[in-house]
Amino acid sequence: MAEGDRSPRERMVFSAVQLIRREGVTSTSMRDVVEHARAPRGSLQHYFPGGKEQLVNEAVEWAARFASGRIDRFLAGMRRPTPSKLFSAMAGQWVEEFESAGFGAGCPLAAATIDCADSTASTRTAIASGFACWQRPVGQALIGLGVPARKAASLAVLMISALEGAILLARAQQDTAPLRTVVRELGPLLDDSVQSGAAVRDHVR
Amino acid sequence: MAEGDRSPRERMVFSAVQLIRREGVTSTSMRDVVEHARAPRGSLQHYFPGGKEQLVNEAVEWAARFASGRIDRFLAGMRRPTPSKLFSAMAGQWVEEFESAGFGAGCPLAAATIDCADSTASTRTAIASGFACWQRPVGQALIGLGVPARKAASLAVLMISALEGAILLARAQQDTAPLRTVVRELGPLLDDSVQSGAAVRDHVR
DNA sequence: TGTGTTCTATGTCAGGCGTCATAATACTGA
DNA sequence: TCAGTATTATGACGCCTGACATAGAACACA
Repeated sequence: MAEGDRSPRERMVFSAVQLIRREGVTSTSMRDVVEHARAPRGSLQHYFPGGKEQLVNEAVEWAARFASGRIDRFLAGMRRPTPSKLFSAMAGQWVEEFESAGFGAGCPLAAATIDCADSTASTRTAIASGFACWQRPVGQALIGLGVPARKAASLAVLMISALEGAILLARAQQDTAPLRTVVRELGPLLDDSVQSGAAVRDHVR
Repeated sequence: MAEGDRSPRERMVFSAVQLIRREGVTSTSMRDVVEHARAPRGSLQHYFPGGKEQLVNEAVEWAARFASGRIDRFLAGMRRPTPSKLFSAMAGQWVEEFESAGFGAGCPLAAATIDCADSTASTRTAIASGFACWQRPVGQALIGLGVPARKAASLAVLMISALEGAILLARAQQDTAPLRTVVRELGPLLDDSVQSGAAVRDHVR
């Protein structure tokens, strides 16, 4: 999260992410971004000739890459990774942030979806790519943990859906309980999917 | 959904919900609401002296009551209700809307959370009450279907979280697949929770 | 019929927005 | 040193927003 050595352009994209997370896309003005990034205002039209739309799209892509990159880091930090532990780590990141920094900021992809899905086609496309870019490593991780390939993609969608929804609930009621709840309730389901085919048949009988 | 016999005031709240669902709170202007509701502009300050904040808060409350009221209607329309069927109905409502009306509109509670959670305290409170008002009948329904009371509230949170997240994903990628996926993957978990204590012990061994 | 209240109509205001135009400055390579 | 490019600085424009002021119309009720 060091920011001293980033270029003004990078800082502006990063600042856009931060502001969008808090206030949404529409309430985040170009001037706010410039000020938050301590960047020169004239650089806006220079680096983002496509205007706010371009800046927002790049912020979405940045956020998606960030979320996607965290997945492998979560796995690398575990001695005995399991699907439920991965999900717990994903949600835990949000619990930590909410507890240490408050409930002001949510997921930038969610914010962009709410504010742009129906108005800005290019942004909607960027968000779709972003979610896909996030879902891919989750699914791959599940496969690596023993989840059948057929099931992995579906469980990745479930994990991301539950996480996004829990983030919304947590922010609304300013309580991390929803995040803990979905982790607790979903954990067994995720780990059960690791069972071999024979075990699954035994369970179903 | 008939609207011919509603008062201008009701129409304005309803229109606010519709517009917030599509563009978010910030992009929805008072003038847009008035025009959409075919209501006189002067009525705004008359019925909503609290300004936009009041209008948005009432829209949130309206939407929450609507979502909460649908739960009982879903149950009433089933001959052999189960938790998974209830969840399927909740998600199915969104699948139908997306397929018939496109992916333009999402959940107004989610939109209000994104746009107002960090900026407008009274709206955030209204959203929190709204989610609670929605979660309550879901939990009660689960209890009525045989889910242990201890577990019902947690599963209600999980259902709403997964649904909200799936709505986001569906809008972003303009595909109802995420909704179908969470229903398919979560269904067994929900119905398993109906099992009696003995059956649960057998399963765990 | 009169009178007070509820509702509607319309104009105005200050402020913020994204975008553009224009110019000054900094940097790079010959 | 010089030219050409990259970057920054600053002002302006038209538009939209929420809020307000003021007056008029519609209505209920005595």
